[in-house]
This record gives sequence, structure tokens and C-alpha cells, in this order.
Amino acid sequence: MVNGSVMGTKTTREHIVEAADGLFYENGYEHTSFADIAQAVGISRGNFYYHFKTKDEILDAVIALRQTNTRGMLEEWEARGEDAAERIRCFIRILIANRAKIMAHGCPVGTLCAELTKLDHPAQADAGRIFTLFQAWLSRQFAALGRAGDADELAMHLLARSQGVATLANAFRDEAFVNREVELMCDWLNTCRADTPDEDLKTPEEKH
Amino acid sequence: MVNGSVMGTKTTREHIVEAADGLFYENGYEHTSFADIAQAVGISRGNFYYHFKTKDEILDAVIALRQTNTRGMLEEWEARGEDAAERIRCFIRILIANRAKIMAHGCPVGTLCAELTKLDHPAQADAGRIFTLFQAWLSRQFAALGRAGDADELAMHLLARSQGVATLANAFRDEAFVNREVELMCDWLNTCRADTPDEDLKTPEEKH
DNA sequence: ACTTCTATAGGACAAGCGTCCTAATATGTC
DNA sequence: GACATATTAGGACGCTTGTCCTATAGAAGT
Repeated sequence: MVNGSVMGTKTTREHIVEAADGLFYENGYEHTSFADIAQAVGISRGNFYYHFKTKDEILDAVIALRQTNTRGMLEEWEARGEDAAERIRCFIRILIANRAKIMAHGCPVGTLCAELTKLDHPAQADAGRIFTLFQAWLSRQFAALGRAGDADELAMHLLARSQGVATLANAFRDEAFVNREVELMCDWLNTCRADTPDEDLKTPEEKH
Repeated sequence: MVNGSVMGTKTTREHIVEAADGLFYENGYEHTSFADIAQAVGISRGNFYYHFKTKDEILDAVIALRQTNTRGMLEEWEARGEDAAERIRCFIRILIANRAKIMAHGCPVGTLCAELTKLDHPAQADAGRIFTLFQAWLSRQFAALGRAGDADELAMHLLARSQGVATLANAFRDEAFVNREVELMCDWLNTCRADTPDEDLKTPEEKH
């Protein structure tokens, strides 16, 4: 029977991937062992091997899960935020919502990409694609804001700022700093709209 | 005889620390083994143990080296840059100067802090102190720029932006992005001075 | 009831790790 | 030249790692 995780009962495989996701985030990929994950799930290492033959396979599954979760989150923001600026603000505010975890372990995406780079791991590109999801989504929002011309650049800029805040929040454990930077990003976002008010007012409808 | 590395001949210990510094940067702390470092220096693992009894000891030495190097770099900028704004621009431009290495391995400070966090390593605080060196130095520059009131915040802001650029430069390997963001930071720096021109013109001299 | 497939457990394995020990060699000092 | 110290080499150790194998228990299908 194939359980696609539709019901409340989760597959063992799903349990494994979720536990690995958390452990990779908190302790890093390399520093997390098969035994650690197995213990977290409450299964034996042998059973583990039945589901994943290789550590790389688990990593791939974790990255795929994060991609899926990210897509879901972006869709939710897309549905919730009434205008593009408010949607972008949803993105900015994850720094507030996930403040505690970010201060404790950094950004899940940024730290994973950095670690995989150092390991020269084949999954580098896949992990980087999570960044691309955010980048593309933000870019579309900025385009909807009337900044189609430099939407990609604006998206990268905002992504970079949020990454920098995550890194320093982790290093300094300074909550006030996070709040301040979030404010600054929101201020900056407002100036983005003001730059081209004419074109913005002409095409406020959805474009795809 | 105690060789304080004054002459051209370097101590074996210094060779080890420098090799470890490079390997920790390129491959990460945990992913670098005693054997790796010994091989890089060209000595036996036994000799290695004579100089460092523990992997943590090497890490401490590497962090101390980086602190020293950072202090030296900051002093050099202090001496070279004619005014505070130019000195801050020296900081911003390391993203350009170290572009290739940053795209390949990220920021040495940021990635080390992130890794030590995940390992829950005792040296976390020491590594974080390298960030503090930059922060304090930048803060003094902003104060000299006439922004004594919010110098700390401005310093953290700039530090965060450079960290974000380093992270994304590493993930996307996008050189144009780095150049663009450096430009933006320089632009932002110019607006900093303009904010309080009166006070700035009254006290342009050094304060310590 | 019997077989087949899925899932779980537990241990075996070689390799690599940090650590430590001992023997040999260089480098002085008297 | 004899001796003490500083430095190097090389291997042994116990442990953990990722990987793999085999045996057992349950569910499904006939």
C-alpha cells in the first residue's frame, strides 16, 4: 500500500526524512549520523538501511522536502498577501517568526548550502535551488510592484539582506538587531514602490 | 630558542596553523582531519601531536591567528584610508578583493561561526569575537563620520549586508551580483554622511 | 494454509577518526 | 665528546562512521 502521507498516519520514511531535516538543521549534515537519525525516529539502524541505502539519499530526500515546503509557503503567501508589497513583507517577516531558531541555528537554506560547498557535495546545486525558489518568487513580486526591469536584482538584494541578518543573528544572538533590520527592509521596500509610481498604478492586476 | 616568526623561517607550529587555517576555510573544521593537515604541511601525524594535543587546540590557534590577521588588516585600513568614509570603503571592497575565494568558500568568519554553532563547539564565542572586531572598528568609523549616536547599528547593518552578499555569492557564484551589491553599499555609505552634515563638519578629527 | 512481499531488528565489516605511546634523530649546552 | 632537551617519525589503541548482510515478524494474495 502506498501511503502518500495524505492521512494522519505518516510513513516511516516520512518520519525519517523529517527527523533528518531537523537534525541536519540543528547539528549540520556531516555531524549527524545514521545512528542519530535512527534514534530520533525510534527505529533500528537496520530498518533505516531498508529505506535509505546511503547518506546522500537522505540528504536528497531532505532537500526535496525543503523544496516542497518552500513552494507551499510561497504559495500560501501568494494567496494571503493582498498586494505584492504585503507578500514581500511576508518574506521579510519570517526573520521575526523564526527568530528563535535562526538565532540558534542560522538560516536552514544558507547554512546547508555553505556546508555542502565545504564538503564539495554533489547535492550543492539541489540545495541552491531552494534559494532560487525564493529568488524567483520575490522577483515576480517586484515585477508585480512595477519593477519588472530590475526585479531580479531587487530580489537578490532582499535575499542577501535577509541572509546577512540570519548570519549575524546567529553569531551575535541579538534579537533587537533582527527587529531593527526587519524594519529597515520594510522601509526599503516602500521606497521600491515609490520609484515608479506611474507604471505601478497602471498594472496592479495579477500577471500569472 | 623561541622563534616568534620575526624572521623568514617559520616555526613548524606556524606552518601547521596556517595550513589548518586554509583547510578549515576550504573544507570546514569538522571535515578536516589531523591527517589532512599533516599531509598539507608535510609532517607526520606523530610530530603533529607534539605541537597540538587536541583538535580543539588547533582550532583555538587558528581563531587566534585570524583575530591577529583581522586586527592587522583593520590597522592597515586605519592608516591608509584618509577619511572615515574611505576606510569603510576598504571594508566594503574586501568583497571585491576576495571575490574568488568568497564565491568558492564563503566568508571565512561567517562560515566558521555557523559551523561551530551546529557543532555546539566551545570555541563559538572566540570565533564570534572576530565579528566583534569588525563591528567595533566599523562603529568607530561611523562615529568619526558624525554618526556616534547610531554607529553601532550602522556597523551591524553594513556587516550584515556584507555577510549576505558573501552567502549568496557562494550559493549562486554570481560575480555581477557581488559588484552590484558593493556599489549599493557604497551608495548607502554616502547617504550616511549626508544625514548629519552639521555635526560631521564640526568634529572631523580623530577621537582616539 | 501456504507462499510472497514488506518492514523491522540486530549485528558484522572495513575504514577513518582523534588520541596517545615509544623510539629515533636533531639541536643545542656544558 | 657527553649529555640533556627539543623535535620528528611511525605505529597502536579504541571508538565511531557509513555500509551491508541475514534473520525474523507481520501483512497480502492465492
